[in-house]
Amino acid sequence: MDMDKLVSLCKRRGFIFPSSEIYGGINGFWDYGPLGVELKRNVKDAWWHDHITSRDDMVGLDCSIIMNPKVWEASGHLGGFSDPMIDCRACKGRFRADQATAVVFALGSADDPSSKPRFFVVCGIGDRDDVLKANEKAIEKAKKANKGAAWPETSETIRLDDAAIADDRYALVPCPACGQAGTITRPRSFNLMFKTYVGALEDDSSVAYLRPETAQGIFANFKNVVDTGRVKLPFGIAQVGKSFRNEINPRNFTFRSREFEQMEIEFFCRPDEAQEWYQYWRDYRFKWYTGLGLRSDRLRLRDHDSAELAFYSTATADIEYAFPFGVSELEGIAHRGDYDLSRHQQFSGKDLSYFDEERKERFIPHVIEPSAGADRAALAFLCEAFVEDEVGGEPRTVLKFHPRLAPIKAAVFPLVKRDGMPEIAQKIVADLKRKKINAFYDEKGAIGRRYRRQDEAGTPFCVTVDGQTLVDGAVTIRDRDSCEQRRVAVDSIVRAIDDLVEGVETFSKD
RNA sequence: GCGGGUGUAACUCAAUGGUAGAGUACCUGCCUUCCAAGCAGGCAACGUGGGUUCGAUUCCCAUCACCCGCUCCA
Repeated sequence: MDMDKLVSLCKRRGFIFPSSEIYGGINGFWDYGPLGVELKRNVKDAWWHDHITSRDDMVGLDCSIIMNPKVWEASGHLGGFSDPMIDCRACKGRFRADQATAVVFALGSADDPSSKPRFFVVCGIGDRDDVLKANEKAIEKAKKANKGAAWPETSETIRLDDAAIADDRYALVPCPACGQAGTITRPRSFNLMFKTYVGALEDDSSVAYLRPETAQGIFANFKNVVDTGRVKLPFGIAQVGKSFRNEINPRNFTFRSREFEQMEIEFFCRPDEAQEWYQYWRDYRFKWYTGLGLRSDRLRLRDHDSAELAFYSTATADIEYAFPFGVSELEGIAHRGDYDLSRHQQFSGKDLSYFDEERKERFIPHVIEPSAGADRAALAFLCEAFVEDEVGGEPRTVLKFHPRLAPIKAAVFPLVKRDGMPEIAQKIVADLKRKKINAFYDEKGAIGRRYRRQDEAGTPFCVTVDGQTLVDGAVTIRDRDSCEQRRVAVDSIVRAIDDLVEGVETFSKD
């Protein structure tokens, strides 16, 4: 499938527009149009229903986007992800400046103070000893090349995040990866969290951040939820909401956006049951996607190996989807142990332990975190739904959404604009809407054209009022995927559409 | 962030150093037909900012956005 065609369709039909397009857009931000907002809402509603409303071990939460900045200290986002980075212009490597060490030997300046000082510099990842060891051979070689002059007794150790290093010496620092000198940039900060100021005064004490994930709001409210006495382990807290990350390089349509929406669960349980729950959520989340139409052969459940695992996690799996631009992550399910609650307990000074009445034990619950991207899910459903096929020898573009996700569930047409057909059709639309079924009325142009328009919008069912309706009180329902039709009494049309959308009935069986 | 490419109407494209054409879509009529193209009319564009030039959509520079590759992705 061609991503360009999907992007074009999304724009043309009003699913997704570039943000602030009339001003030239803004990198990494996207808007959902009239159809897109319905699709995305359906994704979120389906998720909420399937994980909160229909279960008795889950509760919801909606917390603020801006929180006390200490939350991000505790979570590790503030310390770990605003580090200055260094890029190598030659090998394109990127390194954390605080992990790169340079050792500077001042040559030839001891004996003859009048001569221009020369320096020999080695650089690597790690501390001074690591760097010296890694560069043993280069240093030996330099010593030999330095014959005649005394090799300095002392050398200067510099962390590359120390801005004090002079330009002339910095230019001698070799790249920690490729070893080429003069190719690395000065440390640059990559603040992946959006910073803002709370209150009118912009000073250091008012700095705050837009949340980079919804999860921490759940941990921060863990005690509140437990204290209100409505939950007992094991249970989960779920939240849907916007998050913000200053991605270095947004790419692939809405896939990597700087403002995005997450659907996150923190499922709390006893430590000895955590592994079991991890398996449970891994499977449950995978099935959720296939249940809404993603083909299982385009989905992958990939376990992280030990190198990829975060240090606090004992197991993490990604649910990946084969997007046209590559296999990419839809969701991560992480076994996070008691890391988050322990950290917040430590940083807040509040007791976040849980007392298990049954076992008479007090402990910090372990947590399984299924963290999904609403925009990524919507994009995957769009990619999956996009089909170009043929109807009666004519090509057509159709979005084969699962009926639960389709922005419009049914379109209703009068076959022709006369003899009372529009009135009957409009009444059907009103009846459907009264039942909270999103319906659309269209009387313009040829009937075939109207069907195709709805195909592109992904509408699963079209209802047509024709001349015979006036006689027999029946209308036709047309199925988007098969283009087949069958007749249904006007009186039972709302029920019929509802059953089809809810999956109580399928179209082909009568 | 680096390298390469692209930028003309809502969409897909065309032409041009002398202020731009088409198809689709959309709107208004007529037609009344169950799988997109019947007739007539209409709306509508050179991403942004500089520069060269008598004159720039065209050439140059910058910038922004998008695409591809690398990098990054807690």
